[in-house]
Amino acid sequence: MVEMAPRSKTARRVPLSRDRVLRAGVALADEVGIESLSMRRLAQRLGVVPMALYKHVANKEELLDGMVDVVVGEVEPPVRDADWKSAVRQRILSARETLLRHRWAYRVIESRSSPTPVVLAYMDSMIGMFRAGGFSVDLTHHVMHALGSRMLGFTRELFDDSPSPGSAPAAMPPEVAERYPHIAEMAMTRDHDRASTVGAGCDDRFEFEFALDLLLDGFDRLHRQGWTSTGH
Amino acid sequence: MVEMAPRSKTARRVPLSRDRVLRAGVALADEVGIESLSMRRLAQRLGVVPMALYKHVANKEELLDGMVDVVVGEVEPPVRDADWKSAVRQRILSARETLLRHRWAYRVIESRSSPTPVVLAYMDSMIGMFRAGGFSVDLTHHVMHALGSRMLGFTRELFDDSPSPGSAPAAMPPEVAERYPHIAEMAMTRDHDRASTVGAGCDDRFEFEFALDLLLDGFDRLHRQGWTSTGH
DNA sequence: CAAGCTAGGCGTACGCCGTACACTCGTCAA
DNA sequence: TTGACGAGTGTACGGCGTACGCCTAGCTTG
Repeated sequence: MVEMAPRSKTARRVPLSRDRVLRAGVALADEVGIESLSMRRLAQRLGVVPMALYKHVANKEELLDGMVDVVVGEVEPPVRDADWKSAVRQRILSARETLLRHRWAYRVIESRSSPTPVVLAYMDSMIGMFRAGGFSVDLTHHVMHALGSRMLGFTRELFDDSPSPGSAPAAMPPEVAERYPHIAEMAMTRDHDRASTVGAGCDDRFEFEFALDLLLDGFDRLHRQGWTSTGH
Repeated sequence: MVEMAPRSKTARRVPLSRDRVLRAGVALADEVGIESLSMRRLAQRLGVVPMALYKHVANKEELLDGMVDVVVGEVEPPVRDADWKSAVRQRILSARETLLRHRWAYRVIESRSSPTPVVLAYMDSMIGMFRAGGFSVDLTHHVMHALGSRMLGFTRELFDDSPSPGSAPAAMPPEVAERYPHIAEMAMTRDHDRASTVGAGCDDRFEFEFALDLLLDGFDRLHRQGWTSTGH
């Protein structure tokens, strides 16, 4: 909002800069969602004409790349003096916190076809944590693949769970329950439990940690038994 | 191509139908990529004016939903008379094959905010496979979350690996290797091995199965020891 | 202080996109 | 014969990313 003041002729205007453009992009995406972020709208927010942005970013792609860098830069650095497992775990959960603050970010990260230097550095440091924990290069390689996007704190849940935004959980109509009996069973059981549980529906954080720990424990087991891809 | 023939006045034109529109959409996306699929282009391919499509799909969103349904419909049904683990494994690998034939599909699936009936049915049957294997409703629920998009045959690899399309693997320049030492180490090791390995770089299928089996084995272990979320 | 360079912001314009809305026209039932 | 109906058409609108050229404030340099 403060950006939009139609600056008077006397007041020196704050000059644009790549950094200011990127941060404004992040803020705007946080507010209105990534699908409503357009060069024109961002320019308007900065009190500037659309083409002015192109002096600071080459095009929209580069804007998005830069915005991802800003977000990834917010992830906490690895904790020191911890075993690999808790260090990795902690960092990934920090990444998750960050991505929860910028809910559009995972979509943008997914849509990029090659990583930016900031993301490369993040991955490099993540690899380093496994190597420092004694993992072989080979095992680390597969481990990184297995983590996939989870290493940045998100998983594709296939669909955002939110059944209907705003409305109550809304009991499943009988004809739907009939067509998808197993989903219905699961939904009913979840609703049952909810009386004795805090929060509604699924606990996203619990699910995330459930899968993460399953993987980390698996890595641990392979590592301890000296797994190699050649030695079956 | 055959669609574009400027049909003569005598030849009866093949009427459009929702199914024909969806299949043409899938074919066009296969050919030119999802980002180049526009209503106008699809209409042109079908030898029809853009607005004609709107008699068969409500809007572009619904077109994409329908295209996903066509693709998911190509996944093989579960094999019969197999233990849960190999049945699930086989089905997921079949889904993977399908998604490899339609490389744009996972992006579209990810971008949808709520599942179509076809996808719901797929998920329902997947849940059924775990239930038939003796999994509790509760464990199955977490298991489904842990699988996430992997249940449809894809994982977010963060970035498509292809280092530079077309060109040779291109040795990493020294200044890059210096900045990302762990990535460099991994890349070098991989290149070493390649002489004694079929295929180039990473074996995507191997990586996919590595992570999938790690999860399935984890599920198996939890199941056999009677895991419950309450009983820690 | 004058001359001229430069970089940042401006204005216009182009070709795409999705799609609202009103139309034509062939088919078929009554 | 007529009337309704539904598939395909034509036009138009507002939004998008961005190429290209211009303007001008402020700095460098003699």
